[in-house]
Amino acid sequence: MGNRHVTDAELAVLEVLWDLPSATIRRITDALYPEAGVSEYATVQKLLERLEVKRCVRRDRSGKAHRFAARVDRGELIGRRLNDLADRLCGGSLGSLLTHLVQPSRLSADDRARLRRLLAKLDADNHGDAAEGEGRSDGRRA
Amino acid sequence: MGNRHVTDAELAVLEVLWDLPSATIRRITDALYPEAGVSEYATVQKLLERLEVKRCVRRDRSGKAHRFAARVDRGELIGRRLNDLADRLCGGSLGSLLTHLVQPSRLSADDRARLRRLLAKLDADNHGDAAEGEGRSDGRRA
DNA sequence: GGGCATCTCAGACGTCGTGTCTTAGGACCG
DNA sequence: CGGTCCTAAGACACGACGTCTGAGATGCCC
Repeated sequence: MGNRHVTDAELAVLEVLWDLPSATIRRITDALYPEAGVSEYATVQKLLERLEVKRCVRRDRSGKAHRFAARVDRGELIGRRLNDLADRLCGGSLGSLLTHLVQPSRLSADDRARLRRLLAKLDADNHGDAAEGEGRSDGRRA
Repeated sequence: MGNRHVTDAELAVLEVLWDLPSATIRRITDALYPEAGVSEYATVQKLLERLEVKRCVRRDRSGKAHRFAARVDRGELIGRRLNDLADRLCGGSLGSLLTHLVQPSRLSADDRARLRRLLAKLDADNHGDAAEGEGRSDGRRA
């Protein structure tokens, strides 16, 4: 529960955070709205509040102005969405997703080459066994 | 434009349609709600109406009871979502999506094997060159 | 101290998407 | 005629999203 979808506006905030080790609301607001007023500030504040609930940012309350830092990187976000997609449309199988993604006219030769390289490295790393590598990052519960 | 997101309830309707060449509202409603009343019927009706707007079903108005047929298959739906995802999170690059999808602990050895086979076939079909291999099976534009 | 700026916190909106449901009206069939 | 089945139009509640306002605490500077 609570693992809800990250919104466009929230994503914009995250993008800023991905470029900074940590930042105050003001900093983020300035980055997002060059002509920021009181309301924009509050908007970013609310966005950060919701992102915190969604476990996407960490809030440091020690100073007067709280400092925020991203708690998920782009890759993890993508992973969540991909899982969601697989759950809804592919019976939960990431593999089936791949099947649909890897199709003529969808991937360039470059993409295919990249994919092949990725795959090779993957197999090299833990070659041979097929065990589910569960248990790290991403603690999704049913 | 107007190519909006397909909803969970709408997806359920589509799933039924994917098993049938075409069907009436009643047929779909019966499949979806075993104990269907008037309101469920109307719900399915509304869902189909919205699916038609989204160009996901075709409606045949010739008979008294309209007949509906799926206009997109599961693969195409997945493709749309994948493109969406890539647009929002990967600057539009499907390839980058792959990069994040193909990761340890995300794909089983089986998945990897399947992927490799897929890739091989793809390269075999139009091997060597890097041009966009348009023209078969799936007429997706853009 | 008084005034000002800055921050947090709580919550109110308005809007839109979604799923559900009601009602009115037309066609058909016994 | 009286049911039964269909379409069409739209009302409705609910929740998510983005925005914005106001109150209250705290620090800083003259």
